[in-house]
Amino acid sequence: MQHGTKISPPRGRGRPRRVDPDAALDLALAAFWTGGYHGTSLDDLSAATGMNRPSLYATLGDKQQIYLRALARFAHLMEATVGAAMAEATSLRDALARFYGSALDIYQSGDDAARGCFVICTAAVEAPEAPAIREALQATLDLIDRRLAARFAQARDAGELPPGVDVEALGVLAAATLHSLAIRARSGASRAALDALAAASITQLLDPRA
Amino acid sequence: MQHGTKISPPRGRGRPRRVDPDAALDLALAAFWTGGYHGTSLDDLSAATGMNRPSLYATLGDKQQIYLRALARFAHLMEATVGAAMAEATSLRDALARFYGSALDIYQSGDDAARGCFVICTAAVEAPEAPAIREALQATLDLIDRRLAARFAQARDAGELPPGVDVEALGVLAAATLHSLAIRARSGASRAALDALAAASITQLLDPRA
DNA sequence: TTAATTTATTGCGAGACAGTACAAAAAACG
DNA sequence: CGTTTTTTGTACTGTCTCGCAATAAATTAA
Repeated sequence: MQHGTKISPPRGRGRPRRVDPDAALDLALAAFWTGGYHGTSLDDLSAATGMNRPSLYATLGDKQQIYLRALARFAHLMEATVGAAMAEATSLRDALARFYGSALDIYQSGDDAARGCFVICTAAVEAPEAPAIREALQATLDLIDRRLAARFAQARDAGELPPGVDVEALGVLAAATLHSLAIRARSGASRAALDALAAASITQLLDPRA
Repeated sequence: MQHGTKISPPRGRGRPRRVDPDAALDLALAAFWTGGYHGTSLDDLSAATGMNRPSLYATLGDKQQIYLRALARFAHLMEATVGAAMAEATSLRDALARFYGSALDIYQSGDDAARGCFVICTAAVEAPEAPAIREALQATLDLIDRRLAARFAQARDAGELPPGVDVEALGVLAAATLHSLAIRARSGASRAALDALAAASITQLLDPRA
């Protein structure tokens, strides 16, 4: 879960921090991921991060700010992990398999129960009454659509797909399968069932039937 | 939202109820639909239904029981509405169009913002920490898969699909699109965008590409 | 050593939360 | 008319909730 980009600069003066803010955000993310926004209290966050409430507040802001930061961090992490997996692929089919597979690895992580996608499964419920969260959710869904469409466009340009194919539509369809995987994983579906859905989606997207 | 099957028998003795329990459940459902489980307080439910807290508790049980009843009621209502829409269809393509269309009518209902699917969008977040809710979610997802598979089997038997087609896989894929529509609707996607995804899904499921 | 600076800790306060006791109210029964 | 039965309304209990103020502690710079 560590993430190398944001370094914590050594502060010249005062008392040193007991816990690194980046690490604290990752721990807060894990707590929100399991319990959702309203299901996770500041005391829960405090216990999870090891920071007491005032430090948490001073470092990461109020509850909604912490949650929004966690959403952004998860999206960034997800993009990096899944992007790296797809980068190793040699074909569109392989790329999609790695895409779904690496996403499922994340969705099914968790000590007790699988937690699905943090953004899709916990931000959706807050969307109607929290505009900031709704916008973050929208942005992430849009990003997924565009990333997938770009990959389909790349395959089209490489001759793996016919020239006139609607890459945006393919991207949205592939994203739809991802959304379903996120929900099903959190509902407790087996890895075999999820892999089967991913495989069926790939077949559907790539194989012209007779 | 009214539902004619459950009649409220006239009670012989004591003080008459001020609000019908079935109507109260529908109103509680609407409140939970917008706010989610943890985002909706008993005071909210009390205000929404017009019943004060003790009456609510006596009539529908504690908070989780009310929520579980609402989940079951929504699934039942959804099944009836969508099933009726599909029953009027003359072809598989038409049936799928009516399936997605009638679901979207429900998903986009709501005074302010669209609320998506009550079960998918609000039960998912509770799944890891509330086994009863997780099981209800599982059961609903499973029901959707089976209903769709049955419709594909019907089309296969009618000669609309090749005999060897994997109807279960098609059902799960069609359900995946529904899940995505549920999430996207709650995130604020336009009806046009949702209709486009539904249409692309139907094309994908039915049209062999060249 | 002293001052300055930053964080940690304790604990407060106003309100929300789920659930329940108790008595008044409104109907049917005898 | 009185009793019984059921629901309503009010009030209450602990507990949790978020956010913040006041104070103590730890470190560096002068």
